[in-house]
Formats: sequence, structure tokens, C-alpha cells
Amino acid sequence: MTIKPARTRIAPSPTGHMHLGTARTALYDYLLAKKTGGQFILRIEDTDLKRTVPGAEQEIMDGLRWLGLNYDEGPDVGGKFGPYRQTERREIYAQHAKVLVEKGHAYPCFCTPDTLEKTKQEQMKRKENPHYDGTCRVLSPDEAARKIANGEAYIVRFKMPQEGVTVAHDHLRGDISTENKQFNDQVLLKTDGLPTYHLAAMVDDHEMGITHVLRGSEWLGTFPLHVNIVRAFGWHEPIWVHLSVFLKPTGKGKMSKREAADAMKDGYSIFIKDMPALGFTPEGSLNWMALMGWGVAEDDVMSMEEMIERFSVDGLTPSPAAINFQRLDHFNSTHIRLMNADDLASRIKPYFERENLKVDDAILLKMIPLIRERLVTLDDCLAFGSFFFKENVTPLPEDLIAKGLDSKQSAEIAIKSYEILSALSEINHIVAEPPMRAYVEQSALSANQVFGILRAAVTGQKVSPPLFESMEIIGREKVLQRLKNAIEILQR
RNA sequence: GCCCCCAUCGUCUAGUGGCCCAGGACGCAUCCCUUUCAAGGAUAAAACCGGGAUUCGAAUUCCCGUGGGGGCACCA
Repeated sequence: MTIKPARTRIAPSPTGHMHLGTARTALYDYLLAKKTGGQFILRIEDTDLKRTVPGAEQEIMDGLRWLGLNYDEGPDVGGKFGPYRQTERREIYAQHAKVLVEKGHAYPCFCTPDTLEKTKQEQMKRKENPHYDGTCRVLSPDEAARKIANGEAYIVRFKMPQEGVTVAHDHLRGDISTENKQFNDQVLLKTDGLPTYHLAAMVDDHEMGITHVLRGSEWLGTFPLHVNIVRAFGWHEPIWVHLSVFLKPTGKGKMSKREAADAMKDGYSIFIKDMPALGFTPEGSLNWMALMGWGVAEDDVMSMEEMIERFSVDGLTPSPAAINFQRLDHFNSTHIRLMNADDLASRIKPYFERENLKVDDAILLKMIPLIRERLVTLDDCLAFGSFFFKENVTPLPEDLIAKGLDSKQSAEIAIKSYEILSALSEINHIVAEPPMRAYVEQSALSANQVFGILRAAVTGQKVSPPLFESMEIIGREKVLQRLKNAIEILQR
């Protein structure tokens, strides 16, 4: 059986930071397109001029590229169905609105915002649901034409059926029926000549040949409206897939600004732009977000290729998912461990440079096996490997004192260690460990005590990668110098 | 207030009438390994929201509650 290539799209509006929800939808869009040999498209829905924020569009494009979700068509890459920015498609919407008016499915409305607001207030006073009162719906075409000729400002409204039921089919939820009287005659074209989402998205999805519309469940409320618009045009519908929303980690309510700030304090973020600086990898992030709303029974650690291989729209879940940042840590560290040394080296290098450390590439490559399984986020490389690139380290005096010993006894151990190590012509883990172990054996000390002092002296910290392997990378000269320095600190 | 959607371990989920005294993963706990921290190995605790109905048999179908979420703009 051959699968029909799917054309999918992510259609964000440039009104703020690109967040997790957008990224996940884009991921599913991408997976579906790639799996079926189709195309994934970026379309910018910038019809609300008041809410558009400068730079937001760029942030979306950067975010998608960072994730590796490269789109086949979009504002900055072009494509046969462009333009891909809705403000540049104004004429297309005007024409389509006109078609709808001519077909009797839409009508010009001359009501001013003021009178609209007034009727709304009155309706609320009467405890009615606020709705458009239909004043202009009943205007004769002649009358409307006269008003337009007179230069009266107008908008275009969709003529929603007032009776009956609309049955809309969602791929994950089945048929959703809603009584038509629940709906307003929604605005299709605004006074500024730009369309609302309802018109623009329907027109573009059709014109761009979109086969599957994946979007957030916040669109479920206007879903019947959209279906009516598409049907009014006489077009066939795409496959509709309404995705679940993300809830805050407690599972109660969705992420708010407040929760986003709290997450940031813990080193997490729901904004894609923050992910690199926090040390998250595209692989880990993608794997994590993929699994919030997509049920994979087993072997849930997946590369992009594996996700494409295994993806199916039918596997998506309709229920809301609480964000779990611990799982992000898990997927991130797992993918880090899966990377080869060269790859990981190039990824952690910027974090050292961010701290103004001069990175020696040979050392960088050598330390990878030592720190790889210790990294949860990429920036953890700082905690585990900064000392490799420092000229000298300054251990805390208390870190140099072994458990159960005083500074004098610790100094003696450091001196003895110095004697043992300086007797070697080279320090590597093969030649350095046996004599040190022998020393531990014949003394009344524990390995923990001796190696603890050595670790603090050489790395400047209590927690580090394996000691002897680390000393090997640091080199004999520096190791001895740091040890000498530690002895001085202890004797002070 | 009205409308729509959702409901399995703390969390993400598998499960589409018998294979389920419910499987996996995160997290948690214990043990092993161990010079620190990790990683790895082993083990454990942990769920079908409630009530009806259909059926020989229901986590799985239907109804009613309850809880949660979303929507009711010349915003998307």
C-alpha cells in the first residue's frame, strides 16, 4: 500500500516567544510529512498587526532550525504556494471573502464597534449569551451595495446556519456535533482589510494543499465554524487533528507566565530560545516533547530517524499532558550519552568559551569519555571539566582535609602523594594508580581519604571525573604544581 | 451562565471485549558495583475517577455524575 504524501504546516503568529506547544505541533507536522514523503511548511499568521512583536518571526525560524525541523516551504525559503506570510496575502483573502458574499455565505456588516459593545452590554444585563444581533445579516444586497458606495466602513461576517447541527470530524476524537445556534456570525474580514484567523487559515490551508491540519485543542471551540467555512467554499476538508494542551507540572491548569518564570529558576524553560543556553540538546528536547501526547509502548528513546519511522497520527492522544521537566533531564542525558566524542566535543566547547576558558581541542576530546555519562545538560561540562582548562585551581581548605583527619594529617598525605607521584617520569592512570594504592594499603588510611585530598588538590573540587584519568589529562607538571599548592594551603 | 473536549501508577503513557490479579518509561526506595559524582545491573512500592447499564465476560461499549481543560473578540 502506498501512502499519500502529506502536506503539513506549522502556522504560528509572531506575537511572543515560541513555546513548547508550537514546537511539539511542528514536530508532529514534520514527522508526518517526512514519513509520507510529503512537505512541511512554515506559514506566519501575522494578521493581527497590534499584537505582532518584532523579532518573533525570526525567533520561530531560529527555533525550528535549532530543533532540526527544517521546513520545505516558508517565508525565508520560498515555495510554489507563497507568499507564506499572511499580511502578504491580503488580496487572496479579499477575493475569497467576496466569493463567499456572492454565494450568500457571508455579508458585509456596517455595525460600529461602539454599537456592538452596547448591544453586548445590554445582552449581558438581560443575562443572555453575548452574540452578534444580526442587524446586517438581514440587509438586502442593494442596501449593502448602496452603503458601500457611500463609503461606509464595513467588515465581512460569515453567515452561520442558524438551525441544525454541524458535525465536524476530528481524527482523534471522532465526530463532534454542535448546535449551530451556539454560533455567532463571526468576522471574516476586519476593517483594516485583513482577515481573521477563521478566514485566513481556511483559505491558506486549502490554497497550500494542506492535507492534515494539526493544531491545539484551543481551536476545538471554533472547529464547527471552520468546517462550515470550508464547506461554504465547496472545498474538501483536510484531516483535522486537535492536539492536547500542556498543563503545568502539577497537572492543574495550563502554564502561565508565573509558572514559566518558576521553571526558569530551576533551569528549565518552556521557550525554545532558552533551551541551548540551559544545556538542552535538540535530540533530548525533541524526544521529550514528542512523548507528551504520543504513546509509545516501549523503547522510547528515539532519534529523529526512529521517530519518523515509528510515527503515526493514530498514536496521538487527545488528553492534556502535564509538563514533566525531570523527563527532559532524562532524555537529554540519555541522548548525550549516545553521542560520539567528536560530536559531543563540538557541542560543549561553546559552554567553556562562554566562561572565557581557553579550550585545547586535544584535551577537550580526551575528557569526553570521562565526563559524558555525568552530563545531564551540556552546560554541566563546566562543573566536571573547567579545571582541565585552568592554569591553576584554588581548592577550599576544608575540601583538602579528609574526613576524620585534621589539616596536619592531610598535609602529610599530600606530601607523601607528592613524593610518590613526583618519582614517576609520567603521570597516567596505569602507572600512577598502583603506587598510590599501595600507599593506601600500607597506611591506616582509606582510599576515600587519600584520593579525596588528591582530588581536591588536583581538580580544585570535591566532585570530579575519575581521578587518575583526570590527572593523566592534566599532565605531570600541572598535577605536581597543584599538589604543591595544596600542601601550602594546608600548612598555612 | 452557555457550549465543546478529556479522564489508566505522583508524571508521560501501552491497552480498541477475554492474552490484564493491567505492560513500559521518568521519578522514588533498597541492594550490587565504586576513590567522589555519575553511569550500569538487580529488586520493590505505585493506577483502570464514582455509579448504573449492555454482555457469559469491560480498563476497553453506552448513560449519568464528578473532576480537569478549553472556548464564548474586528486575537490567534
